[in-house]
Amino acid sequence: MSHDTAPIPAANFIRNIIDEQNAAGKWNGRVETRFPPEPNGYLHLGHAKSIFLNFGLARDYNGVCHLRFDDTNPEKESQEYVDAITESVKWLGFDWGSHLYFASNYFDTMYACAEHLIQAGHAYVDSLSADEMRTYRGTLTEPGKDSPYRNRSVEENLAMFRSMRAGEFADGAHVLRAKINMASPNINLRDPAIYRIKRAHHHNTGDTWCIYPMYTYAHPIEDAIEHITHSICTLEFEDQRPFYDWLLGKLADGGFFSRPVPQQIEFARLNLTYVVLSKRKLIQLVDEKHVSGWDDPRLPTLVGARRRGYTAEGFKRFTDRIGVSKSDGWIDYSVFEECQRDVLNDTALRRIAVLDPVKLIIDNYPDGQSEDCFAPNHPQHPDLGKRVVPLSKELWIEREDFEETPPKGYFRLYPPRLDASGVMQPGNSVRLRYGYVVICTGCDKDANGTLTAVHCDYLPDTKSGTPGSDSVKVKGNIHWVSAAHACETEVRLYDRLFKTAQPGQETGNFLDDINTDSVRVIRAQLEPALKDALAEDRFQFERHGYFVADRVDSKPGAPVFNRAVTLKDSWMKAGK
RNA sequence: UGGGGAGUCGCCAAGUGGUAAGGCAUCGGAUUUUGAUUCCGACAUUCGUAGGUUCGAUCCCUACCUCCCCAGCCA
Repeated sequence: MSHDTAPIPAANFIRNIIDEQNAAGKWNGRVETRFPPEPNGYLHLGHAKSIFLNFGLARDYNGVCHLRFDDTNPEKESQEYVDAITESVKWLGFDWGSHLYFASNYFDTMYACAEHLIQAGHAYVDSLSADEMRTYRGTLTEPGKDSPYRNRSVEENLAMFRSMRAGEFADGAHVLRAKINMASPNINLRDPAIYRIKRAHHHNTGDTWCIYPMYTYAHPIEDAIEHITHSICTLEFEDQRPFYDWLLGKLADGGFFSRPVPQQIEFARLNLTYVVLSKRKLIQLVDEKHVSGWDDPRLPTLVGARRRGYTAEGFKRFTDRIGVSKSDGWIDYSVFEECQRDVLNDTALRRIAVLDPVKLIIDNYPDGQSEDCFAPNHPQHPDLGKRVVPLSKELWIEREDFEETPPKGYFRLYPPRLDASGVMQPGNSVRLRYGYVVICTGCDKDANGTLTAVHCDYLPDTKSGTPGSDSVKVKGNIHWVSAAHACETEVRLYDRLFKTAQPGQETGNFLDDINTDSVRVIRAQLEPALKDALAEDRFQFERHGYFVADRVDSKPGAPVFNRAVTLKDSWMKAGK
């Protein structure tokens, strides 16, 4: 695991529960959790919170965390999702060892438990239609009524349930229900359905079964079979807990499981601004081709995040930062980005890339000459060494590093100009990072008035790394690449997929808030060292942000870069 | 207004009878060959509201307010 060096985690209510139980000896110090996705879609940032919670608890308490596929509804599930989920959890840095499980492998036990429930008078076969069942269930304010089939004999229930399993009834003809209380103020206790007839091919059990257990019923049993101590889920399952306890209580009474049985604990799911995390919406974005696929770098899926260049370590930092509680709030997407910056800043090698190139011509530099400059791979880690960047007469610089009429406070390149009293002042001086100080002398424009080149002179005694090179003080430092040595490649500049914090909140349709400018594909001029970048290599492009060589489209010697996140920019931010 | 949850700084989040941790953001200032990073400093007399109990309440009691979840043969 790559997160072993974690500091002592902050207190949260779940840790408090565990600590108290440990003190009381409830589980003999054992902590066993599970991450139980349904393989019906790709994992996203919300799942990451749950993954770090469950695996993190196991790690910190010397326990284990299972990866369990909750595959009780064959219609929606597939092996494709199983594979993608498995890979994403690994990518986040977690190892479940031998604890990989499928709920569908417990179908026999679940079935046996159901027969026991019938025999003990705690379950019955109901023959109401789905519509009728809804009517009988009552409403939030009115109690439900007993189904006319509620008092079938044990013998009849058992026979019918066995016939259900044997495939003697049509889909939907009957369901098995827990017999609890149709008048319960908690609707989940009004005889919930626990088995339905459904002829569907299951990715794991094939056509062995034509009846499948419901989540409500299956999940507690899965937990009990695996000796889970703390079954952690999100808040919307809170009302389900009484049934969880009821079921496991009955099954423990029946000798199926020993006490203490697993305990369900609920926490607040992640709400993140500027993204959608609902499976339905994610599927829609993919199906309707608003994005290129599940791994589109703009998607909050884990596969998308990976392609985007985000790091697993950044996810850890994020989950640590947002904490765990029962109050549901909104986390701003910038918090996530900041966490990614934190780790990328520390780990990414620095490189130079000019994203919006314009020529800078050093008029007093000899034609045809070039020389080596040396740039540190990381300013805070000198041990990472330096690389060579060649300099010559014609360079590429950023278009925005020159302003013919600079705004107040601008300290990059601008040409000579008249001051307030009509006196001609020289152009501005800046340092070419790792090279010379240059002074701006003018610029060329085409017939449309578009800038085509910037001119300057260099100061030969100011080369970085030479004695006295810093005798000339300048405020601005701009990056550059030698035009003759540059390598041109595709770079994708990603922005948020949605332009509002809570997509769809205003109009009711999240698609209305899609940012139509969420990706810009450009040709950039990169320093030569970048040509050999390998897929998934991450760099800081100086003064721009963090970029990754796309793991799908990069070829040896021909990387394609994705921007993960920009650098903070207090100049732009000040509205300049 | 049936049931279940939650309300502590702009955003997260500890604390739960002894007088409000921390992080993020923000704002100052220092360092800086990234307008980045780093550093240093500031940042809740107040804990949804109103009462009550107490020497003392964010913490206990009462009432109220706001928000979230539940009426799938989904998970």
